[in-house]
Amino acid sequence: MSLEERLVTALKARGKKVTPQRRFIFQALEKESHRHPTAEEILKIVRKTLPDVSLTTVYNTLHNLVEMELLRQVDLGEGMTRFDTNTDIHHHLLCKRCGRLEDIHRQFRGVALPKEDARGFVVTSHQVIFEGVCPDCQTTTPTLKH
Amino acid sequence: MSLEERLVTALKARGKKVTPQRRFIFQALEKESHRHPTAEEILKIVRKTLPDVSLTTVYNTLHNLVEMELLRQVDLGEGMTRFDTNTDIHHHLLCKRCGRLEDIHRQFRGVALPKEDARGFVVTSHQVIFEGVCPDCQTTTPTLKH
DNA sequence: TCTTAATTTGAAGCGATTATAAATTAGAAA
DNA sequence: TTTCTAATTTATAATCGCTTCAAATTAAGA
Repeated sequence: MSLEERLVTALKARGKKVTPQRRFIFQALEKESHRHPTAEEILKIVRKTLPDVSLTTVYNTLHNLVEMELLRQVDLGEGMTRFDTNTDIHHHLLCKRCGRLEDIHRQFRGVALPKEDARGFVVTSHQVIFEGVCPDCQTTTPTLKH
Repeated sequence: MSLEERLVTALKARGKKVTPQRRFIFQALEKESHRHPTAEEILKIVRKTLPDVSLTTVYNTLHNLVEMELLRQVDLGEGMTRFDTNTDIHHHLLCKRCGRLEDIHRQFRGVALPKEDARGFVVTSHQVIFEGVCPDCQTTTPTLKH
């Protein structure tokens, strides 16, 4: 089942409407997912096709998609939220100079919280964030973006 | 050397002034560090002693301390930055219901990025974030705070 | 004490996101 | 098909965490 079909299925299953806005937002997400776009970036792309979409609709749709588990939210303390259609478990590699973000599709053995460290928490997931400097930023003067 | 002394030393070493604001902000951080307070929380505490401190000063001081490596910034995508006087390498355990945050003082062997996954990045650090539900929130109805 | 650069302060500003309320529309029912 | 209505979209305003700015204050060396 294609992602687009999964969208329609998920929407109908919840009695939600299949609107052009939702279709195009989802398409943009799919196409740009590897770059982990922000809401603003998605808005810009969708407006090429639907010039009047509002930012509010983009946010609403993004939240819907997260709720329906077709989209994953990626928060790395950059000041904005990024989105990723890849909802499989994976980790991240962040360039602390330019913000470039890469997926790491690899399981790390040994990353489990021993009971004596868990303080009674029920641990449901974990995420590893690697930080460093990407190839581009290694060759340029450190002009920090954040 | 106590933390307070380390503060004074670090300030003097850089020709910075030892102001009451800086002292009290640092004291508040020390006392509250285990809870990983936010700037607003620190403001509230310091105002009990210095009713006229400004939020700007709190932010300034917080940034100074991070720069001087007496404080660590913790960004977990909650929408605000938290602070931690424990600057040793450690990981985190976050309650996704109430935001309670615990330090994990444990090294996870096997968390290293193989060259073929690094895409040419120079990796300088990594952080593991465990997510789950804390003991308190396990017994109460899921009323999400964020 | 005097001097001055560092610091503090309140106010204004900013970027990301959310709330609100009126207008529009998808899609079920007639 | 047309009608109806709840869901959706939109523009606008508001909020939140944080930063910038310029004027007033102050730590600390001479």
